[in-house]
Amino acid sequence: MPLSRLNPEQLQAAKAPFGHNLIIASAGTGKTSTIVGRIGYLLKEGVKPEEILLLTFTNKAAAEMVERVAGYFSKEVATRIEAGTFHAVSYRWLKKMDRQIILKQPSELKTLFRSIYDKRQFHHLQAEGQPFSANFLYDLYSLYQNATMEDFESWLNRRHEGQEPFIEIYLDIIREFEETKESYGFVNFNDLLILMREAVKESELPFKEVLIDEYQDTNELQGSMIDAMEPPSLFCVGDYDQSIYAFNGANINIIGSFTKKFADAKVFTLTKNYRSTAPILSLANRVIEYNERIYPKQLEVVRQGNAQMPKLLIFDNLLQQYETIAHMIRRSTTPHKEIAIIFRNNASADGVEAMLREQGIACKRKGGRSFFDAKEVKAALDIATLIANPKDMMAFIHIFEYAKGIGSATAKELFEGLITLGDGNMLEGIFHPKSMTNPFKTRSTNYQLGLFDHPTQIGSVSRFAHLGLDENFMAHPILKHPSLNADGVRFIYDFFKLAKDLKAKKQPVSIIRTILSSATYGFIIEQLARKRATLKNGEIDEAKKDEALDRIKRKGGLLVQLANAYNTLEKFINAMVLGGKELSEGEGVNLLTVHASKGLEFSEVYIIDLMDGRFPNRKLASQAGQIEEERRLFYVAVTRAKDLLYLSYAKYDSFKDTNFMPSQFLYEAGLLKKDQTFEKLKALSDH
DNA sequence: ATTAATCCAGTTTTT
DNA sequence: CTGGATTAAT
Repeated sequence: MPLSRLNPEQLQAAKAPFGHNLIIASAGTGKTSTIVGRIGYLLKEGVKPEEILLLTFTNKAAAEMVERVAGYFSKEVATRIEAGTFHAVSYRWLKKMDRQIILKQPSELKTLFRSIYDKRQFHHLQAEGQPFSANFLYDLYSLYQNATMEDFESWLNRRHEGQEPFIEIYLDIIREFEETKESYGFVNFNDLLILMREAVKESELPFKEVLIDEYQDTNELQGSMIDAMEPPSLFCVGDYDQSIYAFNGANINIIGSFTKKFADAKVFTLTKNYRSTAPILSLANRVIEYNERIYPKQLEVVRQGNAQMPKLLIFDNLLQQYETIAHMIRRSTTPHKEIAIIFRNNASADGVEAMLREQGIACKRKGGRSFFDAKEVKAALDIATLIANPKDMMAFIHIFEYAKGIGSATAKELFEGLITLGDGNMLEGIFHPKSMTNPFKTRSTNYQLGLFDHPTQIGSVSRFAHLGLDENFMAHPILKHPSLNADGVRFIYDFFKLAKDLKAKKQPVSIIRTILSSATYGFIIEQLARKRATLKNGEIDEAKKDEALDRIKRKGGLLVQLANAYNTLEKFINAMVLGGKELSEGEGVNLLTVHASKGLEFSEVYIIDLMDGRFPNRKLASQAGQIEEERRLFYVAVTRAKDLLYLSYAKYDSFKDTNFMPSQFLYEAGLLKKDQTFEKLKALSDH
């Protein structure tokens, strides 16, 4: 039974009566065990698994807890619990409610946003100052949606001075963006929560209790979604000192004002730290004490006995730092999967990884960046997306832009032509065009006579007769597009053939396999490989090209493996968007950002690049309240360590030719003696 | 108007 | 090294 393994504090929390319960669980106090215990308690009390909603910060965390529940009960029971991130759960429920939504990658929607932004004119307002760029405006609007319930205009005016002249245009861009998004059925991460918030008001949800993990990182949007659900019972677990998602709208006041919000609120505090040795904990506490306290912190060390003191490592050079740490890891007796290297920003990862590789040490990096951002992976997924959602114009454009002579404009026209021919369904437009006539409107700005030798040939398919392609295909009205060349026609031919092959397939694996072996995909990766093997002088290095192709093929293999785990294409594609970043590649030493390290623990931890400006991030630290968040980040990083902790920094980066001062946190931790440098740094962050 | 080629800046953190 | 912006070519 999960309850029997809890200490009295944890047990009391796990057996809390229904109502509004807040569990303050500092780092390493058995938060997960308590949640699992609570679920066990609920099940024992007769709550059905499907009446439990468990919201976590990552899907991996949800899966882990479900697995632990499965260990105590059964897999059958555990998997009936509704568990996942706010986003994943919202998506599942919206689908269950039969909502036609297509979740798109943020970068995709940014492109759409930019295209709408670019239609607007700003130059008549030149005297009024500089308007935000499309990218910045998108991010700002996204943050706004997460962070507050007030209207965008007042929020923006409060936060950014001098933007009033542009606000009307901004609002117009946003309006059109929202409309366009809706017309395509696209949603982004925020929309999932917003739609869910609306949906729960109308339908009865079965949940008797909602459990929320990492409650300190809940933002206003997520909070409002919970409010809208009005669950009969809440079980929120968090730690004020580990709130590190302010950039995403996380508001520590949500956890801070819990008792004010709910009159019947009960607060339980877990104080016994089982994870770290005394010196590690005391270091963490020394630093976090610099933040103003909301709750008193009274961590008790459970672990006794000899412990290694945390060590400060100082290097002259950045690379020397990475190299030495790689050395230390090679000589360490700790199993590599129990070792983590933690950094503030991803930029640190490449250098470390290279040095580890050099010494033959395998490492594991949270994937995504490298894998899902690769063009070859995107292309394969775009094709798959198009089969699942024939309405997805953006996917269509991305694929057809690979064809010679077809750019985004022509691709868009082709798509719209197919939509017309297929009565709203692109695939129908391919297979059963409803008419054989030219679907393209003649342009207002027609080509001037003379550009072509024979005006009668414009749109005449006869110019492609020499290709010797299938007669039926040549009759397809889409080929009447005036700006197509032979390469374009060939590409379309290959794509039609692929679409036909895919039509009969249902399993994601076989769909992906078919895509990977298609002529269309072959053409795309050939182009990518050639580009990657092109030297400065324009020549193509054949050996390099083969290597590139090899890497591409390997990624394809991985994609097949991933697809194997899903039985519908839609689920597969969605999982790639929603959870793609959570996949990690490789085995061995863990390379993590502080954010990614949240909730994990390791025997041996290296926190690197502890230089002023990088950690804390100086650009941010100058903003109000941000140095506190940076300090919480440091606290999170330190408390990942169980036995051994190394903190390191380098004085000089020879690539960028910059000198660094140590992070102020090293002074606060007592690892460096407070001197003028510290006073200077502190003054900087206190602005 | 559109596409293709070339140049240039930039890099926090995540669902 | 990428992605966006600018510029040259069709």
